[in-house]
Amino acid sequence: MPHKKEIELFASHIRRKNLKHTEQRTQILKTFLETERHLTAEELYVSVKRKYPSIGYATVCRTIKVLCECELCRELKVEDGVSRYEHLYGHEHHDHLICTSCGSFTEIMSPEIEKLQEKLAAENEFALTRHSLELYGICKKCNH
Amino acid sequence: MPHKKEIELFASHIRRKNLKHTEQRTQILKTFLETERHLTAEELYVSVKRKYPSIGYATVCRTIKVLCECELCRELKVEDGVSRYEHLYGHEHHDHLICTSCGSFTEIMSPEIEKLQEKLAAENEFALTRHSLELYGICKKCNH
DNA sequence: ATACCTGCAAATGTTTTGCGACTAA
DNA sequence: TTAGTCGCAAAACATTTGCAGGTAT
Repeated sequence: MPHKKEIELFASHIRRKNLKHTEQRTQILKTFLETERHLTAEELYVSVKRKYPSIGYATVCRTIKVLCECELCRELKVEDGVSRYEHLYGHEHHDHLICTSCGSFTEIMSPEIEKLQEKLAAENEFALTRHSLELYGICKKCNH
Repeated sequence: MPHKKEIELFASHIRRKNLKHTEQRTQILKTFLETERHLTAEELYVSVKRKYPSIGYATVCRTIKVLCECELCRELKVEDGVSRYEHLYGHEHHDHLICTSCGSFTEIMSPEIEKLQEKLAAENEFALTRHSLELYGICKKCNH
């Protein structure tokens, strides 16, 4: 059974928060886990709707919130103003290369940059809680 | 005369693009140049309206676009989804510390981080055009 | 039984656009 | 004269919310 841990995490969050285990939530979680990362709420909605046509967009948005609360999902805000959602559980922190031609997201990570960010924050006596780093440009594929 | 260069830059952009030199644009430019940085369109609108009550919000938004085109202004997209605008002319590239308590923006710059970003992009054969780095947390003042 | 949940439509909040009147060049 | 501009109201767009009916526990 794929995503066993994630499904258990979701179930225990549901229990802990006195929420209800509904077919809609199950379908949204399943589709989210099965799908490539960095999708928009709209994309997830369309995807779920294929298997569960009665689903409403609002339910998808509300369930994404629950997924974020239990740390299965992370919201990314990028420059087009549309939120994207990616898997968080079991994934190391990372930033992104975002191709402005094909819209692809590539995960990147630099421990040196992380350290330098902390140094900058410390120099400004700033209590860092999180950061957002995106590099925009043209990806390898689009550059042929 | 303050902001002489900026006003000339704006005027020459106006000429080059066959736009017109209107009182509204003059007022918006003036207020933008005189005001602390990182304001929203709404804040700039309110500010201009004080001296020029007939101004419309749409005109402010349209003029901000022109300011960005002639590189007097840079648009920042941050996590609250509201665009902020800052002075660009004569300002070195920088990133921001953003206080989630008081909303203040502090400019930061690290040549090492810039270099590492270029290195990351190169490693991924990614043609970097720009980036966005914001550090969120609590600023010195708010942390008393 | 009773919280909680759902889908829908309406509201929200920001930014953009269509339009008829107006104005700079 | 005429292309470009203005202010207004409406549209756009993603996301959120109110609500009445439905469902899990």
